[in-house]
Amino acid sequence: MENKKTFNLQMVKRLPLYVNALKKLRASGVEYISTTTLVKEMKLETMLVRKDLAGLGIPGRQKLGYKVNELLIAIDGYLGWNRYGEAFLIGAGALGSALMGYKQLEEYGLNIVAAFDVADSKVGKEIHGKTVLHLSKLPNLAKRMGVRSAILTVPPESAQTVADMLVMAGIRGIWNFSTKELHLPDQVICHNENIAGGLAAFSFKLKEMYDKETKNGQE
Amino acid sequence: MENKKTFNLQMVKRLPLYVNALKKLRASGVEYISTTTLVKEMKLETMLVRKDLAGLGIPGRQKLGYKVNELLIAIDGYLGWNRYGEAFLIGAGALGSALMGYKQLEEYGLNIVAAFDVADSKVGKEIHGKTVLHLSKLPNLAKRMGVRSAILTVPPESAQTVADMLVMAGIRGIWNFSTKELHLPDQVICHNENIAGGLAAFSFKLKEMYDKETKNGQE
DNA sequence: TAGATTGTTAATCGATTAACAATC
DNA sequence: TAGATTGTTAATCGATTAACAATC
Repeated sequence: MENKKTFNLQMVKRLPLYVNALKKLRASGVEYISTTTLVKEMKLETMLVRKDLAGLGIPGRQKLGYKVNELLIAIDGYLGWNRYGEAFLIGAGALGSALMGYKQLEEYGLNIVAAFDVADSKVGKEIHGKTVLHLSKLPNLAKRMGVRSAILTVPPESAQTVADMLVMAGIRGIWNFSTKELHLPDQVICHNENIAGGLAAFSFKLKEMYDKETKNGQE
Repeated sequence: MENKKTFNLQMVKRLPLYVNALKKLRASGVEYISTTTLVKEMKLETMLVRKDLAGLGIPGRQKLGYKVNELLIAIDGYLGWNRYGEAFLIGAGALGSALMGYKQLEEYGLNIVAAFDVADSKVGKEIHGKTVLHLSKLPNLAKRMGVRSAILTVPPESAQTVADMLVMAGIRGIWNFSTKELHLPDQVICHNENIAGGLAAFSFKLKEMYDKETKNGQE
């Protein structure tokens, strides 16, 4: 039996867009949705959407479309949401606090069960209804609660040290918001969120636009 | 004269990684850096780095490598940093507040000059040293200050309405953190930051890892 | 039936990797 | 000189788009 190749990270990143649209549709009582009408909300081709949905293994019906609720369940299953949804957050700075207050994370199945920091100014403080604990308490708590995912929002200098400690504490997945690339053992997965990269892309597009205009103006 | 195709959005997103490493090197007095030593910090191939640097138009010297300072200047120029660096932020919720306190944005040349919201609970409040203004004041201020970039961190429901208003106020670039795809006129650029997509990718990797383990355990 | 829509296979496009020539 | 490193061209890989067959 071959592993038929089904992963496509770009597709995975699009799934939340579908979830948003589908939830809204479900809330307004729509039962079936065709790709033709679904894409009106987003800048995607019907073809791409169909391919993505095919990847989920959910069939549509000609003329009718796809069953909204079935799709939502399939996406949840495909992403493993509501299964590994408990995570620790390390680094209660600006970004960390934001994620603690970011309601949509919970909606997408990720629940921050505790936050940690080392700075005296932060430990003990309450942020968005959760008390920040000292990082030294993490290993015990991880064992007791069985938490195996972590969100890393510490400054780049301490990212690797903290990551090493997380691995020792049995953490198996790190969502890394620090700008530092982490060195991790094979059995631990990591996903880097590169916000600086996003800013670079934004800046570049801006520059391109202004440059083009200047050029056109001169001709 | 042809436009020789030089854009590669993936490459653009990698540039901040180089900036980080290069700034650290410059601070410690290093003048020349080879790709071989540069990649030790990150999980990239020397080949890819060389290609990226070639895209900047900066030549290296065999045996020696690239001039650290020259590269930093070239990247700044390539991204247009320090040129279009003033931006408004709209939506002083959790994520918006975080970006206001995110020091690295300034380091990368983006300066949030004012923040806006419509909620009474937020207008007038001071966040990270800046007072939140009522959204209705944006158009005038944009004109007076000549600000043409905006960071959008409002809830999805209001994203399009606010975006329309921004366009009317002369905003030419939107860094969109709302999960909503925006419909904008051609002369306005937009870059979507899809954090939910990042979470999906993280979840997917986690699930894949656990699934693989379970399967191996059963064999 | 005709039209709309799914779903699959092939073609294209873009980005990365490999190979290797150039050179200090 | 030999070795290290840049830089370019070709090959590969992955993702998207196009074409079109299947079908309700």
